[in-house]
Amino acid sequence: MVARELLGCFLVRNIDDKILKSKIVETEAYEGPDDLASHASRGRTPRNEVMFGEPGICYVYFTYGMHHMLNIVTGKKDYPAAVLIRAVEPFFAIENKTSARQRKTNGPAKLTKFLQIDRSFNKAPVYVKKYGLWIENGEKIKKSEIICAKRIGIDYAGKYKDKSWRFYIKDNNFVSRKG
DNA sequence: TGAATGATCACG
DNA sequence: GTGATCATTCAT
Repeated sequence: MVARELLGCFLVRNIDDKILKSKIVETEAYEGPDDLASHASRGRTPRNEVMFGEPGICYVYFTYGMHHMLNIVTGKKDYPAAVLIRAVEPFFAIENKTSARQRKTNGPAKLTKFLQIDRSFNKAPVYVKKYGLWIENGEKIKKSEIICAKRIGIDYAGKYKDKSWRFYIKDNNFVSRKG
């Protein structure tokens, strides 16, 4: 499953030629048209149509009136599946203290705010650097270091809410809180 | 536990 | 057009 493979990969953001490299430490999978937690479960709409397209494309959307979410499309064309990036560990210098540092990127909405990711990145391929946001191969995470858990914030999803499709790196200090 | 806050979607 | 809902966060 791609959600596991993304753990340890680097999410790289280029802001005015400043390279901000972060390691992905927590993800959630949204798998297929039947997954009630996925936006795609209620059919194809203008918002989620990118999930029905080619894999390797960003799906960025705005929710709760204040938060952006970053996903990577993983399913083949016409099969809607994506991975939500829930938390990353910064691999660049941050001016603040360590305690504040860990609070910058340990949640899906926090990391998009910190890395200045918004809907302008929707539909941008993550294997091309020209858009200022891409993914590089990173550390290989051992199976024993990957924790599976239930997904978060999807209580409306019926029997799918208890699927253990959330993955994070064991003992990493940057995974999101509610876990 | 609940407010903030606005895009999105299902109506018709 | 209207109204309900939401892959969250932070403060109470």
